[in-house]
Amino acid sequence: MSMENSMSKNALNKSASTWAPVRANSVANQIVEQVREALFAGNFQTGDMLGSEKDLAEQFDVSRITVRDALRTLETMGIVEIKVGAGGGARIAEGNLDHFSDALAIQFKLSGVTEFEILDMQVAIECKAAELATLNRTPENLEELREILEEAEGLLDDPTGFTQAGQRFHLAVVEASGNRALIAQFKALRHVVWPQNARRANRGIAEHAQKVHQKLYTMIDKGDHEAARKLMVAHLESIRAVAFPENGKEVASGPICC
Amino acid sequence: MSMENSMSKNALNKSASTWAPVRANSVANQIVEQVREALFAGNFQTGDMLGSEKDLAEQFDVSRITVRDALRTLETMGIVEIKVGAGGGARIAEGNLDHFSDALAIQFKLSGVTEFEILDMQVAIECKAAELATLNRTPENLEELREILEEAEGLLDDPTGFTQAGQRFHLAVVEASGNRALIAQFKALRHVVWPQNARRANRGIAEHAQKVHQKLYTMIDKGDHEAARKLMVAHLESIRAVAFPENGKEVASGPICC
DNA sequence: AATGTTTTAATTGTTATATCATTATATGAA
DNA sequence: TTCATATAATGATATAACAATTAAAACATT
Repeated sequence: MSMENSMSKNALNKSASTWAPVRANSVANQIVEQVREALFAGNFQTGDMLGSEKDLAEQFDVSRITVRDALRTLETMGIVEIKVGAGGGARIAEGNLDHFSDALAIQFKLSGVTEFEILDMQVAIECKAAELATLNRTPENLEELREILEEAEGLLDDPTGFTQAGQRFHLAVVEASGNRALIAQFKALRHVVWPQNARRANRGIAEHAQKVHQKLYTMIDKGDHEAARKLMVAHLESIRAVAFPENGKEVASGPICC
Repeated sequence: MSMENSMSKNALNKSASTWAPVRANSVANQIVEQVREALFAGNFQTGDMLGSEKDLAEQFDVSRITVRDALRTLETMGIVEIKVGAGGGARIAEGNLDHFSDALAIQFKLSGVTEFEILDMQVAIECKAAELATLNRTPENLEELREILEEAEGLLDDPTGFTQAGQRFHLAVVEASGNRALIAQFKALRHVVWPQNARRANRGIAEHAQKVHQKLYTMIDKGDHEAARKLMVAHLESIRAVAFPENGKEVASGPICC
């Protein structure tokens, strides 16, 4: 669609009647709101061209600076994508579910949400995912799970390698759920709780984890959703027990993986 | 802390050796990255002053516009808060867990994630929350749940009112979990799936929901976490059955509440 | 005709300068 | 003390200019 459908020249009312705070009512923010509302109203599709800064400045009858402010905000929100050069400009961005994991991490950080709280959330996500995986898994999902298990089998004595394989197994399970909301959320949480310093698994822990993962695979393959959920609960609780060895409220040096 | 600890005048290297795309390497984005990294490195606390546009322009030896670009991005990310007037400027923002629900909604919208997928996620969140609520609920939580139940009792013949009370009950349960990650996520999802057009409950449905809610309250009060979880699962599945009457893949006019 | 190279135009990035609106604070009067 | 007013700090917006980059068009070569 073209901008003219939802926005006309001089469409902005500078002398708004309400006495809202300045910053919320700035011309730049009004432009942001218009685009945002148009998006949620279904007037925009991914790839739709908004125009160049110059175009938009003319359309809204404001300066380039103001348009830039609005575009910077829209860009950070992940709504528009900006390209430099001839034929460039702002257009409606593709959805990128990884995008909001940043926002999540930032707000968790600023709000002081604990690793303990996040871990509980992760349990909720993974258990539901395991359940759904038994219903929605594709042959490709199963194949990937098998491949990861095989690879992990050869890494039982390589703590770092096995840890990484274990993390990939968990991700593959969530992906097998076929639920993009769960997948995105899981990735975001992983980004928050597993910065890079996951504890390493020694041979004993690795062997145990491998057994559990294999059992999980079997259940997902068979389609036993209640059993898969219960096993995942137990598995994650045992991981938590190692990660938070005290009575559950103390933070250890970092959660182990797999 | 002061900016000098992590940033010095002329700290930006315009002639970076890597051939990254311009937009990612722009001076404004470099400033954003510096602030962001300083935040995650623990060099910033909520309320720390970054300075005014003029200050920052001098510190980084760039123009005000460039600083504005960076601040607009940081503001949209929820990292800084900007105040106009004497003594104003940019400072590290308080965490606001509602902030990321916007990001979530936008990316779900752009990615075409279905209501069905989101509902599954909501089930995962609420069930875990019900479980935790039995362990962590405070006397205040219980009191609020009782109040909502009483109020709902008088609204059995007021579909709109009962629906709202039901939604508040569900939120109160999640809040009783004491897990801020779950609470924030629940609010975000509610914002996505329940825009405003929730279906209304007739007397029969309302009476049934009220009974279930009362039973949930009893279990949360008693501390029976497994029972609470199971009841919540059943409750949400029945809601889903009404919201998605077909075989589960068809979207009805909107999910009912309570 | 196909392909590689150069030129050109469009577009964002950045700077500089000014003006206006808003806000907090200082100042002073009642 | 309390209230009103003046003042200074600050962001919001506008205008103009140049730099850096990119895509497309024009051109040359094979």
